Amino acid sequence: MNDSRPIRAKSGTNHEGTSAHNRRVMIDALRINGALSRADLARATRLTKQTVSNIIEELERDGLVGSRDAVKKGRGQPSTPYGLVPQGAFAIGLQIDRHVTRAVAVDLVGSVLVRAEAGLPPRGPSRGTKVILDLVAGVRSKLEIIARQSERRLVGLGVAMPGPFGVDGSGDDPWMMAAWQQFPLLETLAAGTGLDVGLQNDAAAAATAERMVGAAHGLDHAVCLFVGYGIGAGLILNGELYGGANGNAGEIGMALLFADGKSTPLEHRASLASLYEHLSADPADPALHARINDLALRGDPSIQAWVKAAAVDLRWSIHLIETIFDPQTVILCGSAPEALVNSLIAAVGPLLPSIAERRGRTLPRLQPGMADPWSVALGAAAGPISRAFDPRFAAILKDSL
Amino acid sequence: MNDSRPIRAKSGTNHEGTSAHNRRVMIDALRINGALSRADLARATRLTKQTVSNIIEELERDGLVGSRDAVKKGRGQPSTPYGLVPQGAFAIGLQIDRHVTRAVAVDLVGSVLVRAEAGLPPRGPSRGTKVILDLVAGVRSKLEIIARQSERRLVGLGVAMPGPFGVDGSGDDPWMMAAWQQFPLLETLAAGTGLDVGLQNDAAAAATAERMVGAAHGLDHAVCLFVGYGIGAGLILNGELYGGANGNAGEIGMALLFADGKSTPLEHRASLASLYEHLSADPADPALHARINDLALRGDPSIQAWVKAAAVDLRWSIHLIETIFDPQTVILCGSAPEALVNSLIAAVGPLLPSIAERRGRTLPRLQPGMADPWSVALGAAAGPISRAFDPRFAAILKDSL
DNA sequence: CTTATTAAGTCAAATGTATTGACTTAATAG
DNA sequence: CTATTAAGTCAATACATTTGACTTAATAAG
Repeated sequence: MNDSRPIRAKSGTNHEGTSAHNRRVMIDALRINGALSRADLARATRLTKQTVSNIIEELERDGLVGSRDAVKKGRGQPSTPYGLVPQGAFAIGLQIDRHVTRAVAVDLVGSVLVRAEAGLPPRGPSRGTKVILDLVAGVRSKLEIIARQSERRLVGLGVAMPGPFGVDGSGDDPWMMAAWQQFPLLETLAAGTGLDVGLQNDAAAAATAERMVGAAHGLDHAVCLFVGYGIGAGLILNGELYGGANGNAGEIGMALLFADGKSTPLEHRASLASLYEHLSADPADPALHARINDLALRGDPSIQAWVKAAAVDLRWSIHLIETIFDPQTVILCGSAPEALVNSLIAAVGPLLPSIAERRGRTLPRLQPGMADPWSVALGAAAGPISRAFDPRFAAILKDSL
Repeated sequence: MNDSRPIRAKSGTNHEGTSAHNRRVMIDALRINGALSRADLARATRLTKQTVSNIIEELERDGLVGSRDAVKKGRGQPSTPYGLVPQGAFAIGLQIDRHVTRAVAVDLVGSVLVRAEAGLPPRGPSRGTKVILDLVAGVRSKLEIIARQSERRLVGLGVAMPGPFGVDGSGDDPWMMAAWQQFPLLETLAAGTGLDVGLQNDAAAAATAERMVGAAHGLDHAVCLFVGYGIGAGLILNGELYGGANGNAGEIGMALLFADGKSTPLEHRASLASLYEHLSADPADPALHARINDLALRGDPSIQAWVKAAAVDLRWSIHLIETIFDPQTVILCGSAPEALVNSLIAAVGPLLPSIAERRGRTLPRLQPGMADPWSVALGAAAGPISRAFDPRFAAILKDSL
């Protein structure tokens, strides 16, 4: 009679969950609106003045918020706005790419304080791990010099690398990512740094960055179409990054397209990888990024031809994203050179008709996002900040400890 | 200096939010696992035995749960399992389709107690409203006869109709849905019934039904691919139905496919609408559903040809859904005749390779869901039940009242 | 210049829920 | 028959928000 099938249930909550949520809501409000008075916060969050006062006092003790100069606006006692203190928290972001790894340190408001980059030796984790740990250690010590006490306020290490994760077969990038997939990376990094470690794919990281400091700031429904070596979509749904059942949601670049009687993944047609092939360029060449940016700026015909072809696929991808997600806006971003992304954005219009064409739109259907080799590392770093401070359902639950 | 730009913030929560969440978690646990003892509930929800006792007592007072026979399992005091009481709550679901409207009454566990159907006169809401209100009134009075006191326990009226909602242009179905889109339907129904009214598109409704009583029961990440007159995807993400920024998420049928030099929406190629056209059948013919079911069962060659062609597009849709959402499973369901859906499921395999191919899968990539003309109405009714009793982020917030 | 009004923010007590730890009940194992 | 184990209750406590009165500090109006 021992039927010990596991009982599945969501976790309950208690006072601490309530309090944690309210703290996060407060921080979120300050992040979206800038400095606000306690009275404003009370109105916006529907909490009482007293509760807001208590929480603000606590956040101030914790060094997360600080008061600004009082403002007199009309009758009544002048209000004292409170704003986020950038030095209230820090996080390290780590991008692991095919030939290179980048680490950044960011603060509570998402400003990048330290950057560092290193080449990744071939043969994957066996030698790469040391390079990465050294890189992170270097960033941490530089951060500690710039921002005293930052070690104490480090909320985590966010890692971003190309997905998908945990999928059968090695995928289509034999260079090295498959080796990293096998390796217990998160455990190794956690052990090597003593930090909480989280993982995202690079498109998700880009979306996390856009939400903290970019075009998706303050939006609850946005999709970032990320053009890098591959193509992915970072999904902001209900104000949170959506990862799917296994963290692989948004791997749109692996979508198979059928044309001319054969099937091809989207990212073989419109990603940087496809451009490199089109140009017969060596992806490992460190000067390539700048050269492509240059060519794109000058209107190089070979680049233009690729842009024109890629724009067709991206236009369709945007249409599909709008149709499936019904977001407030789509953001086109990438680790591709900025001039190239700008060319793509210019070439991708006019957009295809979709359900996004509705009365009373306030945001453009398509917005440019970051196009910067560092944006993925920034997003990686934004991950732990978001997990620690943004309002989310999981944060009220008792097992989120 | 009067900068009265609105302040945007998420809502805070308080003790009642906590309590509401814990009640919902309790109900959810009983729905997923069947009857459980207080001790089991305490372990599963991570609440204390005492808290669970308090909440169970309250839920029992409210008539939502009831005790079952004590079970002796090993040492210790026998446990008393508590389970949901079906008569604890009721909801009415209303499907508004092109030529027909259906209403059902369901109870807390999603059993259909009453069904009623009526033809919809042409010219849209002007005359249709009365038909609908009469239909709902009829269902309510029949329900009251079957289940005494049900009126008092009616949590709402859920409406399902084809989307998309609020989009420019009339869409591609001139028959009548455009007229319904203009009309203040929800307000009219709320006024005419005195009930809380909610709206979903039909694919979302189907997903809601699958989650309450079907293949998505207990799943937090599932996508229902719904084949009806049109095609849509009902998205269960993080345990909640996802509607997007405007309730139009999942309108995958409107995705444009490019082939043979022209673009065609998916649902012009693979929906019932396309089958009707293929057969030169009149969609308004009430006998059509049964006839198609019959033909499909008998292996009619014309049907088989359509199935074969549609399966290609559906196979690709499933691949796309897996690639973009990374769900635990995809469910193929529809208002199409059951035999037809079964043919489609048979013809759609083998599935395309995707990130869904991973080590340690427990659920099939594709599962059959409901294929029943009443499933949308059932899902419509499941909507209010879910909103009232399922755990969700919005339910803890102060503005969810 | 004085007073009324308005709004921000504080204080202390009250309220609502979950928690704690001791206790009771009731079964099985040995 | 007794020890052990587990379910469930009781009473007191802890925690976070709420309530309503109060204080502070500004502008508007006469």
